[in-house]
Amino acid sequence: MAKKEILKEALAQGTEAKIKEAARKVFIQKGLSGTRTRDIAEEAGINLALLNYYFRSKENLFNLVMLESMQQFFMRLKGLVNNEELSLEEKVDAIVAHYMALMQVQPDLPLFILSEMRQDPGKIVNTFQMQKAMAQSHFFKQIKEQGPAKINPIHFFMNIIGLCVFPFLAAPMVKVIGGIDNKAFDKLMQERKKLVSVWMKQMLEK
Amino acid sequence: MAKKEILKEALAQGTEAKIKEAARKVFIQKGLSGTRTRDIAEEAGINLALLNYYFRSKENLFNLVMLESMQQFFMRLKGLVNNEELSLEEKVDAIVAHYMALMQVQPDLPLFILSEMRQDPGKIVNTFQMQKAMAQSHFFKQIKEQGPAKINPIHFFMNIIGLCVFPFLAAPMVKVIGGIDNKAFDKLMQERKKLVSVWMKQMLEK
DNA sequence: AGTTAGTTTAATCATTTGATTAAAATGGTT
DNA sequence: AACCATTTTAATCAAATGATTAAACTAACT
Repeated sequence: MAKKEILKEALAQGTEAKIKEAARKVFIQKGLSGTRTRDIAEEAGINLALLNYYFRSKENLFNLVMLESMQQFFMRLKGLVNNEELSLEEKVDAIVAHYMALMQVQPDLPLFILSEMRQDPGKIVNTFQMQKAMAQSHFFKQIKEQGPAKINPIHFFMNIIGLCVFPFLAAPMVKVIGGIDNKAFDKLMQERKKLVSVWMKQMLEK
Repeated sequence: MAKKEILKEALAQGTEAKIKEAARKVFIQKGLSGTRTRDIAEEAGINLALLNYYFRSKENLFNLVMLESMQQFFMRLKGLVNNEELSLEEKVDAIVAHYMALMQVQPDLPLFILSEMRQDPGKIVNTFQMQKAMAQSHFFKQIKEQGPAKINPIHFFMNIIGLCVFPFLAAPMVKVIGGIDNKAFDKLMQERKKLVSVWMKQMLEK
């Protein structure tokens, strides 16, 4: 019996994962209300009913995708801001490096998260106790201990995430306004990695 | 006959404007796919059919709202970046002041624009010939003429808009993570006005 | 080979939703 | 008051969409 269970799951995981992957792709691209379950089924190459067989409902599947997206976006941050081995400058570099790398792989993750968060504020972020993790973080302590600049840690935090993430939120706009194609945009983001670190450190000086 | 036309429009403008206002509110809050025409009708306090009587279709109405939103977001910028009376520092101050003030009135305008722009990239922004307006702007010239920093004008542009706008894009997240309420958030944004100007000027030095 | 648990499909349902239609209401003009 | 163009409404349509059902299929175990 146990064997049977295992085998069943081995088979199921194939399509189950395939559906979830398709769902992630479509949801992140079109959002909850813009996504039709048939889109996901087609993207996964399966029948519509299978989606409901594995995940019971569209909302259910969406919640899974959203949870994993939030984790992907915040998980690493939690570790970085509480790493007491790193100086403030090193943390800045690490956070910038992490988010710029993440954006290279998942450029439309932040717009997805921010869009859907507006519809259902609060409920989502709380899951990870981000409030405590950030407010009491080593990172925030270090910023407060900083020289005469005395920048509010919340401003500093918004700036570091914003400078990394905003260009990807606004990518279509930036490409049109800047008159550049995808390749030039990528190059721009490459050189930006170092720049954000520099700018953030300037905010601490003076 | 002419009188009749005027009176008819006077009457119509009342409800027509009422519908458009309701549409703006609902569309900006829920996006195109998240909005039902019945939501708009209810918000406007009118019958569903009236919406189609005045605007023919949901898409039509949406396009109007989107056009006006884009204008609201970009119109003023065009004048500011090409004002040859202003020094670079003064332009920075003016742009920051303008966008921070705009965000105070329309905090969820940028998320609306960026979300919907992803679904239909290019088509929208081109309308205003933003590419030419920006690339050949006095603003960009001034940045290029700047000292040894030689910051890419596109980076500088992304930064000034991003630093102003990102906190409002991420407002729900910021409130939760920062553990602050709406009032404290507003206060944070008040003090941010001056700070963004300072940070932007630091990017030009050195 | 037959049985059984688990998986997949085609067909269908019920609701939602954008849009239309025909009738009623409104208000100015004659 | 009767008439007319415009506006507004209630009722309805057709398509889209999330979900369910019953039947067909698959593969392990006997």
